[in-house]
Amino acid sequence: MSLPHMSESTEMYLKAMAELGDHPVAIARLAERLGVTPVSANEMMRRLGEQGLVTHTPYKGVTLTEKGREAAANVLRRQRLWEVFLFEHLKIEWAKIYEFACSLEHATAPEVTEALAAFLGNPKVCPRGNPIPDANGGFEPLGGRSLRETAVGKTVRVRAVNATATDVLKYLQDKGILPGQTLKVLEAAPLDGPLTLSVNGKEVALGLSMAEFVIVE
Amino acid sequence: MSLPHMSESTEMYLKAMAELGDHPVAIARLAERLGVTPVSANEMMRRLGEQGLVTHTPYKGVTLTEKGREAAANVLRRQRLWEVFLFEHLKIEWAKIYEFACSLEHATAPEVTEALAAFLGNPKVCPRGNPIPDANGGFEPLGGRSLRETAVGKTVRVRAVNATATDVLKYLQDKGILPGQTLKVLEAAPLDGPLTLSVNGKEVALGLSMAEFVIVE
DNA sequence: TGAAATAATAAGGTCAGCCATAATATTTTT
DNA sequence: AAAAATATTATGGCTGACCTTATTATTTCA
Ligand SMILES: [Mn+2]
Ligand SMILES: [Mn+2]
Ligand SMILES: [Mn+2]
Ligand SMILES: [Mn+2]
Repeated sequence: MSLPHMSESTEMYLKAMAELGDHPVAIARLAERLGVTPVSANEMMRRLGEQGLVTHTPYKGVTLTEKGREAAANVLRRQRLWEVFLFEHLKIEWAKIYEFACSLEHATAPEVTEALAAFLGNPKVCPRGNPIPDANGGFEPLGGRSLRETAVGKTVRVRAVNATATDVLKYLQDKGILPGQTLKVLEAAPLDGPLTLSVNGKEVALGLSMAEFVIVE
Repeated sequence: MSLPHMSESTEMYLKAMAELGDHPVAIARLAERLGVTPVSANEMMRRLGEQGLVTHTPYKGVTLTEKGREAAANVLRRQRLWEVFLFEHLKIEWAKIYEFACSLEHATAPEVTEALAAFLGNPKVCPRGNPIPDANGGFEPLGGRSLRETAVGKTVRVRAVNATATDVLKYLQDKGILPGQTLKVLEAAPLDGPLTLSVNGKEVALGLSMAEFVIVE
């Protein structure tokens, strides 16, 4: 057992696919998220296909195989355990934990992962509100809907924040849009314009692409 | 400030040089320690020379510049802080902490390093007995002599273990040769033969190359 | 001092993971 | 049904960090 160790690049592609939710992921979206040209992402998908980690249906998108899904879940497990450690124990700013954990995740042996999980008390969720897969890749998919699709006038509670870019996380942090926060959608501007929210008594403007990353219930 | 981020490979060469003690390091020894051919190590030394991290005097060896020394100290700082965390908090077996920390060290941002140091209570020494450089690269070089040079009949205390290979560390761990342990040199076989030690009332054979890694006082 | 050992250089390759540019193929829109 | 937009594939290149196989330089040892 124990795979011949995947490269950081491979792990990031798999994780990105898992983060981009259920299924067929357009290679262009992957490329965008990973900061790589579509041609490069295509090449990489060919390699991952040869390794049996993904299947690519041209013009439809790319899907994780079971093997790929397990590997991705394991990366997410490491990522989110480190997020817990960085936030709860090292007291690192919420907006930065994703980025720091994203480096550590690739440098973490299975034995360290499990010892870390035990040290942290086997948490089920990370500070961004996302579930932490168990050691076997088991996963309870996050319920809730995107704030983007929330009707004007509704009051909702933030369950998770799916953003990964530090500057986006920083903006959300500054505006108080964190897991557990209750907020109200005051207005949705036309033409895909921003939402206006009420958060902690303050009005906050939030573009739709950012709102998409905020999962509410 | 803040260097454009060094590759893992670069950091490992610098760290190996620092670990190989003070001065001109033979490129062949470096190559050996890093598991690389002498030709490859030579190439790498040329690159590091171009970056101002080392100076190479042909047929004499290679030396860290001040810039290289600082970078190396910083890698050692990260390495040894992680060793403390893995050993004291995650309860990972002593013989394995070097290897695991050796992965994490390259994935640790300065802000994480300092938060980790604070979390650990700014330890001055790692579980292998080596000093932890401070945030500015300050270093109190480890005193003591190698067990290899210890006269027969002497009783000494282990101050540090400089080995890095997991199997070597495992052997020393199994024989109880850990920092703080008191032991006596019973015999030194001729022709570079092994030492016979008394450790905790047991006789232990230790080859000279292993004995070299054991620093005593 | 000459031979043997060791170190350094030169030359040519490999491999992963990127890039750009250009040619096709497919889907979407008008 | 064309035209426009998007996706895919084909080529050719690049860089870092490795490797092997010479060749040359220096040091060490007999
Ligand atoms: Mn990552
Ligand atoms: Mn390392
Ligand atoms: Mn070449
Ligand atoms: Mn090619």
